[in-house]
Amino acid sequence: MEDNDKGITAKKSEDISEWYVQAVLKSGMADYGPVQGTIVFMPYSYSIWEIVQEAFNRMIKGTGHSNAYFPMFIPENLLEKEAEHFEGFSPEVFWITKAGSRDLSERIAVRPTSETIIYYFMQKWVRSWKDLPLLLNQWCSVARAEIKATKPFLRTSEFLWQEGHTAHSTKEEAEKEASMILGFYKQIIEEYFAIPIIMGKKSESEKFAGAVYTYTLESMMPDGKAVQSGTSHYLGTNFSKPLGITFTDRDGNEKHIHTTSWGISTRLIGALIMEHGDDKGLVLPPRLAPIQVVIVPIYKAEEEMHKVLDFSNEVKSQLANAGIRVKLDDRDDRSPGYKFNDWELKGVPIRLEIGPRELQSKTLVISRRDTGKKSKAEYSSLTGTINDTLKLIQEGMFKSANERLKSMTFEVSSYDDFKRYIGKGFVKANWCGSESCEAKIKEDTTATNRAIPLDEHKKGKCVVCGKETDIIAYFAKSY
RNA sequence: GGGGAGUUACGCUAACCUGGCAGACUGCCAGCCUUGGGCGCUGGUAAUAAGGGUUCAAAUCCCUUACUCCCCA
Repeated sequence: MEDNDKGITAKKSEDISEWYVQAVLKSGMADYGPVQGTIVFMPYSYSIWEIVQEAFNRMIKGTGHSNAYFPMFIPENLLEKEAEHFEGFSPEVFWITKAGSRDLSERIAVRPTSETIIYYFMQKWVRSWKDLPLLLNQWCSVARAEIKATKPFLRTSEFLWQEGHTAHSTKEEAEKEASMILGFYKQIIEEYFAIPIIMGKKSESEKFAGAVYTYTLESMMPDGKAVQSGTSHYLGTNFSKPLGITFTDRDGNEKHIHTTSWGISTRLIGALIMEHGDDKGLVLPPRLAPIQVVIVPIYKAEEEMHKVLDFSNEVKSQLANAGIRVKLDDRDDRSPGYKFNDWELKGVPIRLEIGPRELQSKTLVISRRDTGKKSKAEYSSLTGTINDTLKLIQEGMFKSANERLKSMTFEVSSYDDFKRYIGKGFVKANWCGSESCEAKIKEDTTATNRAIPLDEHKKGKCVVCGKETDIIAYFAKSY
C-alpha cells in the first residue's frame, strides 16, 4: 500500500526537520497552539513529564528541598533590580500593560524565570542563619517571546520546567548545592532519557544573565546541533546585594545570602524525540515510556476472541502487578497491522502479540521497538524476561546514543579543521578563554561555546589566536 | 534581523497558472464483515485560515493579518 496519511513520510536521515515535526504531531506528543510558538503538551508527552517530575522530586526531596509555587506576574521594578539579569531577559519578556480596559500604571512581566519574584520573598523570610538553607523548587511554565525559529518542545514561547532556587549562608555551601544538582541532572538525562551529555561550565558570554557561573549539560542531536539540556547556576551575592537579602549569622554579623538556581525543561522531550526516533516514529526509553509494554491480541472467530482476550488480560495483570506499565490494545475496530504501526509510531519499547498460537504454546514473542528484533519468552517466567528486556533496551539505547556522541565529537588543533567540522557535532579544541576569540568563532561559524569541561585540561595553542593555554572547550551550533 | 515557500474535511491531497457545480484517499457515523504488518463491502457525514478589495461570479486575482515550514545573518 502506498504511504498514506498515518505514518511519517519523511526520512530522518534525509530531512530531519520535517521528520521531527511529523514525529511530534503524528505520535500525539503535541499539537500547535493558536499563538505563535505555543504548543499543547498532549497526554502522551505530559505523561513523560510526570515521570520526570516523580524521579526528580524524589531526588530533591531526599536532599531537603520543598516544592512551592510563586506568582507568574512580576512587576517591572522587581525584574529590573539586577541589571545584568534584566538586560539579558527583557528582549524576550511578554509584558502585560492592561487589566481589562484599564491601563496599568506599571507594566507586569509574565515570568521568563522566577529569580526576582522568589527573592522578593526570600528577603521577607530570611532573617537569621537559622532560616538557612532555604531550599525551594517550583514546577511551572515560563514565557519567553521566541519570534522566529520555533520548534515544538525545543524552542517555544512557553514551556514547562522546574526551577530550583536556594539560599545559603556561605559560598561553599551554595557551590556544593549547584554541583549536587548538576549531578542529579546528569542522572536524569543519562539514566532516564538515555541521552549522553557533556558537562561543564558556560563561558562568560554564554552564562546565565546574573550568574557568577553556570554549569551546563549539553547533548548532541543527530543533525549536528547541540541542545542545552539543563543548567545549574551559582549566583553568589549578585542578586542578594541589589535586593538587600541579608541574614544575621551566628557571629552576629549581617551577611548577604549566597544563592543558586537550576532548571530542566520540557525541551528534554524534544531532545528525546530527536535522539532516539527513527523512520517509523518515536523510540522511547523504557524508564520514561508512559506505556512500556503493549499487548496486541489477535483472533478470528468470536469464540477465539474471548479466549485470546482472557489470556491477554491475564498477562496484563501479571505484568501490571510487577509494576510494569502495560496496555492491552483491545480496540475491536482496528486490525493488528494497524496497531503494530500505531504503537511503533508512539515508540512503545516492547510489543507482545497474543493469538491462538501463543494460547497453544504458552510461549510469547517479545518484539523490541529499538532493534526490531524478536525473541521468545516462556509464559511462566514472563515478568522476569520483560523486566530484563526493558533493562537491556534502556542500556542499549544509551550505548548507541553514546557511540553516536563520540562519533560526532571532533578534537581539532587548527582553525581550518575547526571550521571543517563545526556544524557536524561538537568540536573540541584548545581555547585561550578570551571573549574576542569566542566572538570570532561565533562570527565566522555561528557556533557558540557550549561547555568548558570541569576537570579536563590539555596544553596546546588556542585554535583561534594561537596563544598557549590549557583550557579545552566544546563548541557547536545549537538549537 | 533579512529573504523564500505555504495554509482546501482530524490528516494527506485535486481543482488555482487560464475566475463559473470544490473531487479523491484516510477519518468519523450506521450496517454487514472479523483481524498474524495500516482487512473488506454498502450508505451517510465532513473543508476553501481570518478580514478586506476587484468581479455578474473568487479556493483561484490583489491587499492586510494570523499561523507553519525552509534558507541566510
